[in-house]
Amino acid sequence: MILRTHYSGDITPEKAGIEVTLAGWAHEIRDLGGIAFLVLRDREGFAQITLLKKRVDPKVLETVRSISRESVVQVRGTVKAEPKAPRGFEVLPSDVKILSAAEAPLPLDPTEKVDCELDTRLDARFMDIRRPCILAGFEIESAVLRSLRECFYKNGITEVFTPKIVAAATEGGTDLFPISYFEREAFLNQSPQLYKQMLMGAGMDKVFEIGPIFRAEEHDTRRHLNEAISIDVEISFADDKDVMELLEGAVSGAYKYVSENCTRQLGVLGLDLQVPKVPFRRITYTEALELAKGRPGVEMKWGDDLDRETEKFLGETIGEHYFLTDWPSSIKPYYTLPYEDKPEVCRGFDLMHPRMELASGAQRVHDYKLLVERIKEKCLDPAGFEFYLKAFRYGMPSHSGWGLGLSRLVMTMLNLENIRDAVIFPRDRRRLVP
RNA sequence: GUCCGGAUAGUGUAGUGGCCUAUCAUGAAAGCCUGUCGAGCUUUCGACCCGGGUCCGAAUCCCGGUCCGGGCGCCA
Repeated sequence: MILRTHYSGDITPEKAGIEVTLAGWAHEIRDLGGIAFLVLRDREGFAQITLLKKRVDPKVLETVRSISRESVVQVRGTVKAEPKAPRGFEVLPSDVKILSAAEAPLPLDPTEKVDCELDTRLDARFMDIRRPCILAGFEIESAVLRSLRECFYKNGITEVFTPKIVAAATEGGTDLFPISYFEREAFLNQSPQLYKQMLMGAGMDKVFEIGPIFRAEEHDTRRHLNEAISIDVEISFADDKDVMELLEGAVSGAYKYVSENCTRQLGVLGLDLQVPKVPFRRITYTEALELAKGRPGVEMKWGDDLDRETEKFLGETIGEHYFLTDWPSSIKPYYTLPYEDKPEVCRGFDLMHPRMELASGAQRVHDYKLLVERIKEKCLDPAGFEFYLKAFRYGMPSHSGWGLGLSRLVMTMLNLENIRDAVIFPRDRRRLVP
């Protein structure tokens, strides 16, 4: 049996006279002597419970006076329209129960009268999320996921799961976390890339996966984590331009969905969300280098990966979402398809927000011989890729896809300073708990 | 990994060698108060990251450690 009849958000002054049962947390108790107020908080907001000493049952008043902040309480009472109350109503209680008393002192202050550092907040994340502005962010993240899934379903894309425990660090590059797998060593997967490509060979035609990826990199910045949620898509018989269109539609669609369906949460965050217009600007890698020449400082050579300074400069110059396309083949992974007439340039692209990279994708190499060649060029051993390469020998359609970082999408959408703010229980270089 | 900065009540802070028996806010405890909405007022409680050193004297200076923040690198 559900212990509440209404959320705070369900009550309005027009509901005056009805009996309600609310359940939530004791946000604040203000005892003025002859009158006392209990502010009850649930996920939708606040409701004021008013106790007039002369009119309320003395036992109820005594209970309320004994409530410690952040205890879980259940309140049964009658709604009364009251212009003096916040939101124009208050609840006159007939019964108040303490379901779970909170200890004091609290590890942080959910009423936000005192600031709190990120580290302290993450140590007591369960209490941090009781703060409406934090909760609102995660509710918006859920809405983003819902919007993305709907976009994928609408496009006839099948949701799949690929293994997170894998045999070997075959992709090269990124460091993987080794784990013990019975009598063998295994690794946590850094990306579903190889698996989604194999599913193209399987004839699944269009797949998406939303799941965790693990990277054992030492990176220690406000935009990197060692465990992240990746939104991966792979489409057969599509080229890089096709999947870029899908990507920009998915991203701007998520903004639109949030702006239309999360008005309360955006209000809590004080955000006026601007939906980015499609199509996003396309800039080739070579054009980006040209643009970056207009700034003082270190000059980039063609073939260098863009450094952080250049990335920031481009973001400031362009000022909105954009695609970086036509990268040098040498700095993109082996599965990225080079242009036939100009093999030093490839069909890889990055989706950029002015603050950082959000996604990267490409048209993939689907020709077995070329793929083996490319693997060798990257100084990797094709033998280690046999489970993957096998799928390319028995009929592999051309295909393209991308991977999008969920937390980076949410972080840039909500203008959060630190990616840790966009993850409920983040995993970084140092944090393994909670 | 590297460079720079930091660590003071539960939380957030002030304090650059003696005036620190350590500031302020929030909180907790007790009391007063009939319209609070960061309520107000009175009283009380609660802290210098760890180890070594310099000095008559260290929260403050030096060395080492641990932890934290920021920049960069790394990031298929």
